[in-house]
Amino acid sequence: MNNPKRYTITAALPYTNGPIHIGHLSGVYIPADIYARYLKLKDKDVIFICGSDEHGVPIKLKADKEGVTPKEIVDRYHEMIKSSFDRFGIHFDHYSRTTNPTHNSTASDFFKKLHDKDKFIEKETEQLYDPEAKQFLADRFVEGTCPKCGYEEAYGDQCENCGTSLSSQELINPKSKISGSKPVKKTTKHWFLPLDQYEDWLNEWIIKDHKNDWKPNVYGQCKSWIDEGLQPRAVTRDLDWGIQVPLENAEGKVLYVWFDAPIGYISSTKEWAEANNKNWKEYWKDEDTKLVHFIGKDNIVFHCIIFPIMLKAEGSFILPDNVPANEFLNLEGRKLSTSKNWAVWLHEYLEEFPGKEDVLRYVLTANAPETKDNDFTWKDFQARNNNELVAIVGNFINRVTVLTHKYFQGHVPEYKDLDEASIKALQLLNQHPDKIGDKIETYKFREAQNIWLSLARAGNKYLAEKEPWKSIKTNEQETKNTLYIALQISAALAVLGRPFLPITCKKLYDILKLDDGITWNDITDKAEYLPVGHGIGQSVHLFTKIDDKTIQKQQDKLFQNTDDKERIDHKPVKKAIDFNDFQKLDIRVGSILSAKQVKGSEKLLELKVDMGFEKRTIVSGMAKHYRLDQLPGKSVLVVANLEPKKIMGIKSNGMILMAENAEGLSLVNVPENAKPGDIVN
RNA sequence: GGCGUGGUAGCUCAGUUGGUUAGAGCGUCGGAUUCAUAACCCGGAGGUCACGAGUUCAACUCUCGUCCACGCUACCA
Repeated sequence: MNNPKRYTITAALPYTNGPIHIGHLSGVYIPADIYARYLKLKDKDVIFICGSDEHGVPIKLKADKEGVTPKEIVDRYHEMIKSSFDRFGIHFDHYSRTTNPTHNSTASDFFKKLHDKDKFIEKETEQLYDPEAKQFLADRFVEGTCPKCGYEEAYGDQCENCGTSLSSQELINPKSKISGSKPVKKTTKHWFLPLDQYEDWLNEWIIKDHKNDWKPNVYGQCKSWIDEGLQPRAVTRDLDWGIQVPLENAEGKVLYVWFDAPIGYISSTKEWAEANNKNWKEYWKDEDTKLVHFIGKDNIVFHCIIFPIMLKAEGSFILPDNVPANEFLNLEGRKLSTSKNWAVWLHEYLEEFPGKEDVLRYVLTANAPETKDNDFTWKDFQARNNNELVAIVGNFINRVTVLTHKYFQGHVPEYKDLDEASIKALQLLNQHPDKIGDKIETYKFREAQNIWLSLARAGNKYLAEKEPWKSIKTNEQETKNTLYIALQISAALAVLGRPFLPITCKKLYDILKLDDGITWNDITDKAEYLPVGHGIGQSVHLFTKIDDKTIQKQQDKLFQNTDDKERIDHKPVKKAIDFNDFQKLDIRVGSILSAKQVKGSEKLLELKVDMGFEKRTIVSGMAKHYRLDQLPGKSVLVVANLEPKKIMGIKSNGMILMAENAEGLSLVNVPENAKPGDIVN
């Protein structure tokens, strides 16, 4: 869309079950913030909207696990996320949350309107139901044995052990994670959005109309979905955490989190409009408004297919003009993982690198996963800080300010009869606003930032060619000309860098004593930003070097975190033994003849075991895991040469091998054809 | 398995509708310089453009196949 009257920019609502990490920042929030800041510097009418996404099953699960209410969970992370964005310089016009009343009514009304317009299909389906907790179970609330690999703690939607995706109905021995009881099948009614009815429209709107202006990864993914054929999708769930379905006979049903979340953009806008005396409808219903969603690639289907269908079905809303989704960021060669704690967390970075907010912004933009997955490494972070921010940008500014103070008492010198190199430098400078702006407007943020850096490079080169420290001895006017130009370049860097490095550029404005009102358009219109005679402030280093020790510390921390996590999962292997030690063991197959409880003991059973060559009495601590009647006839592995020992007054001759995990003990399986007395080695 | 995106110098990435010796930054090696946070500036080396076929006068660019990474999706004997 060319020359829109206003812009509505949204950034994916962070899901409030954890803090923000660098992946979120580089994929979504930094590009969105750059885009919004840029447009504001161009004096456009822009709102930048976000908020916390606080409903859905994972939050409910986490709350249950911690024994607190979902509200406590979302309050915790909402505050944390909001304040770290704030400190980091992601500047939303409004940051809301989906548990706010405005959102509740907005989402509820939206659903109702679609219902009234007959846009849904009502369908009854069979779902697993927990009779004890009296509620339907979302897939992730069900646990059981994976039919593929036999892993006993597979979730209803996916087995974490072998990775296959499942439906909760396929699980063997399903168990409710709420009450532990065995779920039963029960029918339940839900509302479906018939996505398939919009295929023709999507073909027109995306496949045809956005072939050239959407990013290949986004367009390709949409095409893939549409070509595969869309299915009606349930937009309600049986759950007690979310927005109530606003209909009769819908108790215990809420809007599916993916239905209510994008509506959060709208309700957040409403709150902003109310607080600022604006009309929210202009930002969502006026054809001259450009709507842009910044998201990660995991959200493409919702923002390009489902939400637009919702908006289309509702009828009065505009559609997104673009959805510049990014790919994923890796960390030191591995995928980011919250559960493995393989991440750089924003709130920790802010604590550990005070005053270096912009460094992270810069590096994440320079290395943003715009066209493919990318890798963040601490070494690269250090290199970009030291070689680009410190050496190119900071150094240039410092050179110019120091020279200006040294030769001209901190005032912008007057210029006369500029030579060719100086005129060229001015021309180059004047091209930069448009060059950078064009890249930002086409969502090429890394390139835009790089062009900005190249201006500082050009500045350094210009100084090297003009050598004002030499000319001052022979030709003062030449030195004046040179520093006049160099100062204009410095000012341009301050203005043009604002979308990328807002905190640093504020500092630079202060150093140059630039008027805060000087923005993007001023640079295009006139060549002079710092007039002759203008006094500048003292030089301050904009950036400082980051040493190897600091980087090493971060790398160590990362590996330390993962190690801790793995140590919980796996007990360390015991000290190595030699083969002779192993050979001393005599393990035999035995068969349990009878079992009885040891008097006065909860755990111990007294077993009679047929060893083939003799019958033995063995005391074993399996009473809590096996019933007495399960045991006779079972084959077991016995350490046959273990020194006999009296336990609770009974002489135990040997030990039965069992596997142990968090769930308890289980007998080691013995093949059916093994006979009592067989030797195991 | 199907679909999508990507696979270009040691590293991170550009490469416009197929057209002369494939580009940038970092790193590396050499030079120059001192205003500057040993920073800046100049120059050199470094690539069978994942692999294999094909179309073409000409292919990094188009077609087909293979391999790898990531994502989406489906699980049938």
